[in-house]
Amino acid sequence: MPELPEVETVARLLRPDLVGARVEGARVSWERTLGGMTKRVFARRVIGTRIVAVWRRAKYLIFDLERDGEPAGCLVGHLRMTGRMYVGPAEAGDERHIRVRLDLDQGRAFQFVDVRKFGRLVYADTAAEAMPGLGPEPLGPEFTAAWFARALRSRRRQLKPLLLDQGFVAGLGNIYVDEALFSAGLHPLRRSDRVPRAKADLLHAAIQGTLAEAIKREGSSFDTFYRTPAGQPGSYQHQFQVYGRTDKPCRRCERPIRRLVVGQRGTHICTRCQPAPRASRISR
DNA sequence: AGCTACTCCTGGTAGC
DNA sequence: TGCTACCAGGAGTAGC
Repeated sequence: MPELPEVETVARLLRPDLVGARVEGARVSWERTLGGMTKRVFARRVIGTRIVAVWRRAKYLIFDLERDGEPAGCLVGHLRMTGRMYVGPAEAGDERHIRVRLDLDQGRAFQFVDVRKFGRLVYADTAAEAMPGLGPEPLGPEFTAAWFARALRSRRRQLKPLLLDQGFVAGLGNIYVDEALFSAGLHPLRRSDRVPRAKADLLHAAIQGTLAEAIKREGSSFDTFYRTPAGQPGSYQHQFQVYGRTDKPCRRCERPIRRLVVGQRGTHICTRCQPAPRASRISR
């Protein structure tokens, strides 16, 4: 499922194709993708605009629009689990599950494909109004080790649900949280205010290191869903230490990786490298 | 404040 | 083979 590294990859690869493109048509085959706007209104808002910027915030993709050289709102997209975006020739399109299609100039089309229909492509006047309150970017300047240590202490939550909370830190998802927690040797059920400073620093570095490396490898593809806009799979899945490795030996200590459920999410840990907190010996 | 459960969706798969 | 039941999960929401 696309998380920050995958969305960053999509933004980077879409940018050269989309910036400067003129929107000449809009076809919506699953209206809920628009987040409440009717397809008629959506089409009226976007047709005749030009895309002037493509950027990412957390797991959102934002396309800034202009009409006659004046700002004209933006499109805010979220891939959720199975969304894909790419630009291709207008006539090439027997792809299933196309939810929104924008006809562009020069005979090209932007397609938003999404098997499970959870993804969104929303028109908004400003990006902020289409995104909820988000925490800092984990690769941005606000996300310092000192800030992170303080933020962990100020909450009393289990680490995994806290790191998945986009209002705390924006952009992490199930995969990279599991990987970062393993890398720092922290159990997902550890309470955030009980993490010692040295461990908080390790986790901070693990989050940044994991994300940066995953961006270099254009994200992770382990099923048929995530592909870059160029149609290629990412390659970070080969670096996974714990995610999806249930029963396989820990790469550090050989003990089989265990799968547990934390906050309704599949969670992968090494019970030796990530010792359970004293209060809750959930996993033996 | 922080937790759990439920909802939205479909394709793949386990079980019979 | 063909059927059903169940599972994955990001994020929003409701209820405790």
